[in-house]
Amino acid sequence: MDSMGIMARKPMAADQALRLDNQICFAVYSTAHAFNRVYKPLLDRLGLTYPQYLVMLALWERDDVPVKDLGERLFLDSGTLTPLLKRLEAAQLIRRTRSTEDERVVLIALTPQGHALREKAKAVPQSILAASDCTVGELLAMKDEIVALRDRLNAALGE
Amino acid sequence: MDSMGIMARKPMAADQALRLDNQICFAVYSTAHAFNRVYKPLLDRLGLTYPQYLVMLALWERDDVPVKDLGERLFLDSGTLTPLLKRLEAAQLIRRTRSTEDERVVLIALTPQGHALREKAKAVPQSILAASDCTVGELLAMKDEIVALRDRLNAALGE
DNA sequence: CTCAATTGAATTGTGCGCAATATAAATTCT
DNA sequence: AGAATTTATATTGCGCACAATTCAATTGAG
Repeated sequence: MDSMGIMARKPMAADQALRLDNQICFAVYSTAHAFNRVYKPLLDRLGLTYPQYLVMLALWERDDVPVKDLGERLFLDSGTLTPLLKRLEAAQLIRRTRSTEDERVVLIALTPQGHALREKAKAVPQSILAASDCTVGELLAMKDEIVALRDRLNAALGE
Repeated sequence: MDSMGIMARKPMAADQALRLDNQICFAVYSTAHAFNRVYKPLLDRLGLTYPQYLVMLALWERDDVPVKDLGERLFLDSGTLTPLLKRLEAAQLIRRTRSTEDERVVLIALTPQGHALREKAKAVPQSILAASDCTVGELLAMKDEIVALRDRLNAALGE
């Protein structure tokens, strides 16, 4: 339909914008899967899936927290977290208890095994760093850019 | 590179490395979800999910291709693609036919409706660009960095 | 030419991710 | 206090992702 001329001012022709290779979202999407595949053999040894590992990371920083709290830190809702947390409970890594102050709240706390797993997990970031073939500095810089993008996307959702 | 000397490669303390906020993988993971949420209302109008949209992007560039071919372009396997493609077929956007030369191969071709949908999809990248609140140049630069990271991760898997 | 190995898809089972809905507890508003 | 609203979690249903397995078609070695 549209040929040249009027399109000259546009930042990118629509045809180009639809190319798979030009999509930053596909880059992010496929990189997330690549991370998942690199993590898998490492996390198998801990008996965790990648999302479960993220939950454990969050809990190692602060536990005895409501599900809601975890959800906000991880950008996940109860539909995802409830079954995941039940599996972590079945694996004896966490305990789920109703708060006595507010009976709607379920507090998530680490068990001794859950705390202990942290020591085994300490080796994981090293292996990921090696697989990424980047320096810590490069990764941290890229992380900051990506987080800034994520936060702008999330801000756009709120409007 | 490495003008900062040996410090640039010094690994960070294991405690720091386990912090959720320091994980580039979490940045990528949570950004992928943020993209998904931004795309959802746009793709709902096309009747597509985000992975289905990626498949259509790939097919708009080149169709009449084996499932295997699509899988390599999208980094997905038949376990993911087979049911997804059946849904696209049910939606009349593609046709799945066995190759006559090699009966193992299923060729994926766009229907007229599948081709036509491309026009409606042209508006999507603009909306994403707006939500990202970045310039095209910034996004393309970031994309290249992320793709380079993805390719190094995938290379590490092959070893 | 035969039979073992390989290849391309499909199938099965598990675990996210999220929308929509449900439910019960807490809060707010008359 | 009682009703309406809000809040925190749980449930259901659908669609990915991916490992593991199956199966038929093709290729390759002897």
